Amino acid sequence: MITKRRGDVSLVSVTVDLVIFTVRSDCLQVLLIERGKEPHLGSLALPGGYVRDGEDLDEAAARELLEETNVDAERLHLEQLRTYGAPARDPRGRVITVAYLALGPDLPTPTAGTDARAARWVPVKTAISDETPLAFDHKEILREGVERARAKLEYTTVATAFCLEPFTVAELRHVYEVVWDTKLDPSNFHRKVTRAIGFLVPTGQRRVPQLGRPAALYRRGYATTLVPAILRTG
Amino acid sequence: MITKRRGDVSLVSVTVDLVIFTVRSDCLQVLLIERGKEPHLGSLALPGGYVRDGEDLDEAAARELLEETNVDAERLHLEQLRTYGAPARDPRGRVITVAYLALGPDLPTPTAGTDARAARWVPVKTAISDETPLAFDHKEILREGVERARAKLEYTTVATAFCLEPFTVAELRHVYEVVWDTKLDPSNFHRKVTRAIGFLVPTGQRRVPQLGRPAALYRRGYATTLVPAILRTG
DNA sequence: CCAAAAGTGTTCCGTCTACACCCATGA
DNA sequence: TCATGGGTGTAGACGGAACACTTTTGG
Repeated sequence: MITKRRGDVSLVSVTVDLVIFTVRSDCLQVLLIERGKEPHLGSLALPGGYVRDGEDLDEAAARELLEETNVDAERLHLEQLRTYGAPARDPRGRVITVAYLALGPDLPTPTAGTDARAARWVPVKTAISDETPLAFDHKEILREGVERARAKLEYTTVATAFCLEPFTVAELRHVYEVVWDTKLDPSNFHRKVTRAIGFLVPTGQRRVPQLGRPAALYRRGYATTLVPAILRTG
Repeated sequence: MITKRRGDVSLVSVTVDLVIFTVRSDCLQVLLIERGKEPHLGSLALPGGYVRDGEDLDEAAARELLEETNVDAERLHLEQLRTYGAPARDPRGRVITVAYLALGPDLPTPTAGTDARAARWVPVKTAISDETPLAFDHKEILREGVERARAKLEYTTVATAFCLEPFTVAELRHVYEVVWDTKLDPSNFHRKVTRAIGFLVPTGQRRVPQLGRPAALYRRGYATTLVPAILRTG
C-alpha cells in the first residue's frame, strides 16, 4: 500500500462514484462505463472520478455527472448515498469513495460525454446479477443504490425526477411499477398522488395518447416528503 | 491549503466523527469533547479521529467509540451517517470526515476513556442551539444525526439500543417520548410494540417498580425493521 | 359501436386514536 | 383501602384495497 503522510496522519485519495438511474424501455437502468485502464481494465464500473482540490463532495459529484451524462445536475435528483473505505478496495492504494445516487428521466445517449470512455445503460437486473462482474466494490454500491431508490419512492416525491415535465399520472405510475417491479392499481394510484398535497401541479393541459382518453399533464410540486406515504405492499 | 499529491491525484486526510446519543435524565444527550488543541482549542466538538492505515471506516468508528466511551461497539448501534468534505471545513488543510451515528443506553461516565480529553454529556437541545458553538461543521453534523435518529425510531427497532436489557415497555416508551419530545398514549404504545413481530422478546420476568403494578421485562428481538411503523403524529 | 386508457364512486376491511376500564402491587 | 402505573377492551375515525362504473378519445 502506497500511503503518504502529512505529519503523523495518513493521506488517502478520495473519489466520487455515481449510481445513475433512469427508467428506459420499461426497466430501471443504470449507467455503467467500460474501464479504459487498469485496474479492472475492460470491466464494467460505476462512473466516477477523483475529487479535486478546493471542490466540495457534492460539487465533484455534479461535475462527474455532467461529464458522464452531459446533463446539468440541476435537472436531476442527486444525493449522497454512502462512503466506502475498505483498505483493500482499490489495489492502487488507499482510496475511499463517496457514492452518490442520481435519478433522472430517460437521458440523451451518455456517450456524448467529454470522457472518451464507453458509457452505456444497463438494466439493473443484469448489472446486479452475479453473471455481471463489476469493478472494485461497485456491485455492493449499486445494490445499496437500488435499495435506497426503492425506499425513497415510498415516502418522498423523488419519483418525479424520473419524469420529463410535463408528465401524466400514468407515466409516474409506470416509474413506480418499474422501480418496484410490481403492478399498481391505476385508480387507487391516481387518487393517492393527486391528493398528496404539493406532489403534483396541474398544468391544465392534456396529452392525447395513441389510444384512450387524454390524460391531464402535471409538473413537480414543492413537496419533498410524501404524506401519506405510498407503501409497497408485500 | 497544504495538499500533497500522488501522481496527479490530490491527497486528503480522512477522519471519523461520532454523534453518540443516549437517553439520560429524561432527555436526549450527546457526547461532546472539549478540544485540547488547535484549531478550535477549548470549544466543544464531536469526538472523532483520523482513520488509520489499513483500517476500514466502520472499524475506525468502532475504535473511536471505544476510546471515547470505553464501551464496546458490539453493545451499541453504530451506523454511517454522512460524509462531509467542504474544502475549507478544517483550517489545517483538506480533511474530509465520515460521520457516524451511535445509540446506546445510559453509559458509564465517558471520562474514563483512554484519551485525556474532557468528554461530557450535553443535552441535545443545548448542543443544537445557537448559543452553543461547536467546532468545524459539527453543528450541522449533529443536526443531521438528530434528524436521522428521530426518523429511524419510526420504521426500525433501533430504539431498543437506548435500553439496557432487560427493559420494560414503559422504558422503551420513555425513549420514544424523549427522542421525539412528545407524549405517547401508554396503552396504544404497549399494543404497537408488543404486536410488532420480532421487536420484543418476553423474558418471562417482571420488575416490581416503586409504585404500581409490576411490568413485564423484554429483550431485543431479531427484527430490524418495524412493521407496522410507529409514526409520529403531527 | 367498440376498445382502451383516464378518472370517480363505493364497499369492505384493517389500523390508529381516544378513552373507559380492569389488574397488580406497595403503603 | 387507596394511589399508581401496567395492561386490555372497545367504539369511532381514517385510510387503503378491490373493483364496478363512467368518461373521453381513436378506429
